[in-house]
Amino acid sequence: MLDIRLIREDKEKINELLKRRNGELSVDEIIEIDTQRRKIQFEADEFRSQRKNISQEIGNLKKQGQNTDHIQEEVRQIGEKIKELEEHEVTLEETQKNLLLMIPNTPDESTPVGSDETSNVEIKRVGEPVKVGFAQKPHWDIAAERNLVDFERGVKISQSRFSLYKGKGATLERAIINFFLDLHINEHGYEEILPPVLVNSAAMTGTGQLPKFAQDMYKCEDDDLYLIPTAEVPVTNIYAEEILNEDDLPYYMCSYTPCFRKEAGSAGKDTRGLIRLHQFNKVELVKLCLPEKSQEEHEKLTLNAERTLELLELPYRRIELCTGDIGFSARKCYDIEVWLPSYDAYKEISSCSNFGDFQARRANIRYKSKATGKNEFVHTLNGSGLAVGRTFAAILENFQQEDGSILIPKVLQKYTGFERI
RNA sequence: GGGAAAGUGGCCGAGUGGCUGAAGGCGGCACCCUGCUAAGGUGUUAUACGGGCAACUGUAUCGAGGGUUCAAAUCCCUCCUUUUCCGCCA
Repeated sequence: MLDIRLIREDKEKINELLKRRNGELSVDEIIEIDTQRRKIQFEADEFRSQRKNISQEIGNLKKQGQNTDHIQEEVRQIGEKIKELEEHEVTLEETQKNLLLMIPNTPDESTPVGSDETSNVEIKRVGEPVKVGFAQKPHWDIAAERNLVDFERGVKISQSRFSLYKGKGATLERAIINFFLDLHINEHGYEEILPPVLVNSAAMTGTGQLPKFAQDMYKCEDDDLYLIPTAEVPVTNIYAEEILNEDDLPYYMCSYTPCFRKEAGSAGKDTRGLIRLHQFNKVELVKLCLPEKSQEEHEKLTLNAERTLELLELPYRRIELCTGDIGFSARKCYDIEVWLPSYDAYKEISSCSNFGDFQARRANIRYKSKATGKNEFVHTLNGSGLAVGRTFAAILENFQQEDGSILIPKVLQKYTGFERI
């Protein structure tokens, strides 16, 4: 959520930044509502003040045994006016809030400007895609042949785009999860969190999935509960509505969860294999930090995610998303892409974003600032560290051998208990 | 799932219709005092949204939302949460 005061102060600037994103975005309507709202609030406050004073006076008069009927009638009429104004006030407040919740974050000044992914900027490339002397198979063929994933039966017991890991496939998936967690916890200083995977609408609103992206999520119809699309949602919201100690910041949190996405509108894309499923595993990194530190923390978080690929010896690159491609809540975002031979391309495996105070304002996560003595919003960040299913696919494809077997990356072997599949 | 009790400021805790944004205590902060590793004294100490160049000022907030009333922390209704008894269960 953007700061209404900033919008009021410099509407042109905000509009200009929003225009860098795709679509027609403007805060003009919000400004109008806000102006009306303040006018009504002022009027209502005046009347409430009157009522308060006169009511007190009635109390005093009654104690003296005086008749107060005509004054009571007067206040009753003021009360009716207040009720009327309050209804208007509430409507305007809700309208303004709803509009604000639908406005995406303003991109950071450093975010490259562009309308779609063609304007994304490659930042770096690490590792060389291996050139092998045999025909490489896509991971879905490898996984099926080696009985690691049962795509058909996953669909049978659920729906299309759900899959079922088996045997060494399941072990490998679990090994990857544990490797990621141990690395981030023991070497990068994150605290492990194992959160609920069903969360309420307040949490979903806090991180920005609601109200705009309701159609992308699985909802439990009988309850105010949604399956999380990412651990970002429960973990970022842990400290919602709280005031944190400045000394306790930054918070580094790391969380494995399954993730659930309807991915409405993605039909036809990545239809085979493990790349785009309705349920997948992910280890997520989340940080809450001081505003002045968020840029630095963003770089560090991205390096933490990249380190997983370096240790797994998987070739990757980092790109910076342009203004037309960054997510709704983000002001700056790096994607990490892993080399996938079946795609003959790099494929997104992590997305590391700095949200500034956008989510903190929605979720009301603040800290007591020593400098100002006031409560200020923290900055929030997160990034995948990493998507597990895509890592699984990348390992199968990049580590396949000519005889059809798959070598397990060295760092994973102590987690799998085997060196080859 | 059923019954009972409870939800007040950073914490503890008073407060059953008006003078309560809220006593008192703890904690925090500031200053004062005292020659002794600490104690004492005084003051101060919530948040949000408005108005004002500013000093300052208005309103709201006692779990949430409604209602009654001239007036609600206080009365009524609904919901949520916590504790507890029963049931069920991993």
